[in-house]
Amino acid sequence: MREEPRSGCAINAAVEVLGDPWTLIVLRDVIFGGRRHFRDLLTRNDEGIASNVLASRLRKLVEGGLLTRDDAVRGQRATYTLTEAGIRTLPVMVALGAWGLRHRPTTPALAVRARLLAEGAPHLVDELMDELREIHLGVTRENPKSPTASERLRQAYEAAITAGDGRP
Amino acid sequence: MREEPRSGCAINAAVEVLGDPWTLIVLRDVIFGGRRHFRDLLTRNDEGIASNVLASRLRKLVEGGLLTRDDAVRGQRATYTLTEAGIRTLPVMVALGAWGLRHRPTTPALAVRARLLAEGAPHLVDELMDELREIHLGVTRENPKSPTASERLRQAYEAAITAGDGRP
DNA sequence: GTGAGTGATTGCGGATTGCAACTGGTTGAT
DNA sequence: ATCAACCAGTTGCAATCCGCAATCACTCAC
Repeated sequence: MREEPRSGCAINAAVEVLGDPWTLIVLRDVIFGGRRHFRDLLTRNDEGIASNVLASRLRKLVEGGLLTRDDAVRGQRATYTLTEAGIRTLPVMVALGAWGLRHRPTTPALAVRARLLAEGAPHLVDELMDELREIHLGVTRENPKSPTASERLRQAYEAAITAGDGRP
Repeated sequence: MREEPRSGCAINAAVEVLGDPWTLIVLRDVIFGGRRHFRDLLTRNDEGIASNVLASRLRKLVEGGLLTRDDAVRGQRATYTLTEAGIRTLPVMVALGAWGLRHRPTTPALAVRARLLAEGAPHLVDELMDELREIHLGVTRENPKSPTASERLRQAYEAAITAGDGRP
């Protein structure tokens, strides 16, 4: 299944892995949504991904070294875990979110996180990557201060939906 | 041709426009390669894009408001121009390039620009966006100091290929 | 008018997608 | 022990998309 890259360009290399309409969506749900299981990714997905597409994308992400999958037997809960390469797609997500926020119609509630990450970058992004490393790779954070990055994102999200928007 | 977004998520909104294996490649050639014409984009493309795919992507990019196309008659050189939305995909390109550089095999010469942009961000990125605004939108830069961002990128590229690599 | 150059479109076979139904296994309550 | 519920996918099918080569319609220089 190993194919030659179309060219030696770094952007092309990234596009060959991430450049399709579903891969980034699956990755987003793992990174921001905390989904780690097939059924979770399938049923709690806003865009309504099909099961065969999800299976195909998870396989490619594992092959590409962005996720790992534990060898759970069929019928048991297999868990997908982010690798360092997977965690490092976070800046790409943030850049995409910032662009979508500015140039496309978005739901206010869902846009809060994107706005926070876009405005708080790169500090918040680094903290969130450290947090993902702790969750997925078992690497303890250097500075485990009380409000984690994701906790601050969650609080901002809740504040936004109760306030009706979140835009001052 | 206007379709409902799959969800109100900002990342999804961006993925629906940029998330396919060719759109970002075309945009990359316009932004970094200075290509403005169909034939240019077709024949000077490293990945070997097909003419029907190029035509389809240019149409979608114009529909999506990332490019404009002058009303040149058939048979004349039609020129594609970046809009503000198109120019603002640059941070996405940089993030993708940085990821590809770190986690995929790349040609050293082609990787120089990616490395420079990744390490020099966000200062260099802002300057390059201003330069694109000048070229495509006719907006004169505030501070037209002698070595432009693209010129510095070009110099670094040439220095790299003559030195054999570019990595110190 | 001929030929080179322009921006595309068309037709073809094969691959990929989205959708729905289904498979084979485990878990947990009765 | 049985049965329903849950889990991770697989299969079949029609529709779409892809890469490839050929072709079209048009302009300009000579």
